[in-house]
Amino acid sequence: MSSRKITIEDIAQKANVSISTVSRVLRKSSGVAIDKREAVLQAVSDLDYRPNVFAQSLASGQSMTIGVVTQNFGSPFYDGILQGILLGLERSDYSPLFADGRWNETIEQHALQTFLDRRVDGLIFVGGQLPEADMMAVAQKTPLILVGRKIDSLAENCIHIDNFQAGYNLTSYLLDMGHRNIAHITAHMHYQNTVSDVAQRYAGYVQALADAGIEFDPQLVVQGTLLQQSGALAVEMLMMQKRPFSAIFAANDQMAFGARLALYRRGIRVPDDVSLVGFDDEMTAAYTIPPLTTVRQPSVEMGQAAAAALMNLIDGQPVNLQTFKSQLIVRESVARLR
Amino acid sequence: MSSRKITIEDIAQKANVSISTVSRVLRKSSGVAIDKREAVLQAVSDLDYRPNVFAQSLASGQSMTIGVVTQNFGSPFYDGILQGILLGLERSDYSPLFADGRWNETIEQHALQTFLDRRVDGLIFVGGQLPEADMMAVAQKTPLILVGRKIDSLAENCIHIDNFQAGYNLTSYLLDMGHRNIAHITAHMHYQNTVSDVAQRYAGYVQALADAGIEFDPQLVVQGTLLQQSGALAVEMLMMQKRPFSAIFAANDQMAFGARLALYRRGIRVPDDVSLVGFDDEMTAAYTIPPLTTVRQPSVEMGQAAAAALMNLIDGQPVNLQTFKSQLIVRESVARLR
DNA sequence: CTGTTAGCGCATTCAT
DNA sequence: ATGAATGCGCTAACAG
Repeated sequence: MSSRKITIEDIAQKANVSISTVSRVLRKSSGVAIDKREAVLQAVSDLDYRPNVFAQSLASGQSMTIGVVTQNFGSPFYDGILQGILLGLERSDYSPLFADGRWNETIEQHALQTFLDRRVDGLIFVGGQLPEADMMAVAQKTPLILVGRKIDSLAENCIHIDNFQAGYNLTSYLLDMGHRNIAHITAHMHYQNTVSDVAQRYAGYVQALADAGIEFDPQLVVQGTLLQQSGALAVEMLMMQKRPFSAIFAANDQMAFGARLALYRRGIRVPDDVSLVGFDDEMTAAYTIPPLTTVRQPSVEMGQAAAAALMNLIDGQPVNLQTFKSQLIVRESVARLR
Repeated sequence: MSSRKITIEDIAQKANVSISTVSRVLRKSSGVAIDKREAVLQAVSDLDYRPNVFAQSLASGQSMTIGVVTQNFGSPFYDGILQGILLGLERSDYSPLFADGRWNETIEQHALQTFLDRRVDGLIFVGGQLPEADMMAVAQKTPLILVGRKIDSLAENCIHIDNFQAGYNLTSYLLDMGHRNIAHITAHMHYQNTVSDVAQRYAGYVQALADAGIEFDPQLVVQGTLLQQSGALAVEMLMMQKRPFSAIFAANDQMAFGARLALYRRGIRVPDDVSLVGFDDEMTAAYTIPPLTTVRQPSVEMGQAAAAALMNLIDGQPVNLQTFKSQLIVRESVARLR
């Protein structure tokens, strides 16, 4: 076997050119005589040359990496986004570094610092808790995109759907199906100054009721934690209050699944006795019993858009983020009320 | 604002030492006079110095990164592993690079090449399709750990559970519950030379039947694709054959969910008419109707172990991989047959 | 268009 | 124990 790593110099020698010429053709930069270019390329392939990224980075100041901070690996919606990011980056020369903030500000901060230390060329936050001020400071120094979180002062760097509209539409659908007493399972309404997604869904719910001339009843709104278990507890809470309802709008599928189980335990049939809708269209939503009516966020597409936008940002090009449209997925968990 | 990046030289100057001394205390290497050490540390914190990783890497040859090749972001089991890897790496100085092979050998190969080009200090494959020979070649050059895939010639680098045993136990449980006609939904049995996880579960199923003195009936075994939809199709196939059965063992939860839906559509009750078990204990398994009996693989722990093992490998220490034990999770989807 | 040269910031011998 | 010197491999002015 050969031993010494082959460098740009070996290529230069073999191709009878200077190292800068080699560097030029490799960097696809300005004009190089076609014959020399080919000689270089030939040598590169002959010697199976691999540029040393360390040296490249040191000399250029670019790491060709981007940092991705996620919050909960394993959540379908966020995973979809990650998938999209990976996809969007695949054809580029950037590689993603990952960290999981686990919805813990300290951990998230640490992850951010790590990425900054590694001189990532850009950052994508998928969700997140860091204070608005911190994010702005970061954005000042490093290209930054936020997915699944909206910060007003960074609006141009945020990718999201219109959660208010989605909540409104979902509630309207239930109203159309004849439901008048619609319970809502929501979750913590805000991190820091940021209004959370679920808060906006809640607002849409409230508005839809108002527009339908239905009086809002706070007894029908209970707060969970986005986890399945909390959906079950929420149902228990609703039952305890003895305030009748014919439909439940859970702010995410997970809680809807939990709610479904609690109803099942009490012998309440879905959708015969109570209709149920969720939010996110997780993979399993189509395979629960009964299949769940929900809202799909185009998470993969959003992730891809995030990657694309970030690369534009890095290149100093305009970003122009579209708002993504959510889609109502009608399945069998809702019955028409006569 | 200040402008120029501060370097090790600034520290040296401020602390009245040479750059090599600074480097020494930062690298925690051999003896440095305690007072000088403190002066350096002081200067570092005063100036908020951040080492330039590019220069470090170029000089040391280490990237302090590890490459993680996954296959399907969004699958609960694999995500658990990724979570574990992230966790295990969190306290180290290594940062993970991610790529998604999407069960496509070409893409996987490309991801591998990218990581190699980036001079990762180690690699973790979560699943994977690459030929055994390729993997061995890689292992020769770069520390390598495989999770969720077993390659005989690389046995010492593989982390997995005993899928045969798990399949055996699960089947035995059904037998104990009085079932004699147990259908099995499996999936493609092997990539390349490697026997897949599901194949081993299948082997466990076969053996358990044999040990119970029950004749194996190939009609009761159908092959899916690990996706939910295929579980539903598998049930259709079973029904078509009119070969009666009282229980279904699906090789993973996803297919079990699909099967569940198909049964529901036909008005077949679970577990009253047919018992159902899955494999993986996905998050939602506990919240389906009825909650699903399944097998839990300690995915997070396996991921952590992978990270730990890899770091040992990198340090040239012995790896000593334990085999992880799976756990039977009994829930309500199985009825006792009288 | 092309070659020469000077760093990029740090780790690491090698002396002292 | 510590400082000086060398080089890691490449990019980017700078000349020609």
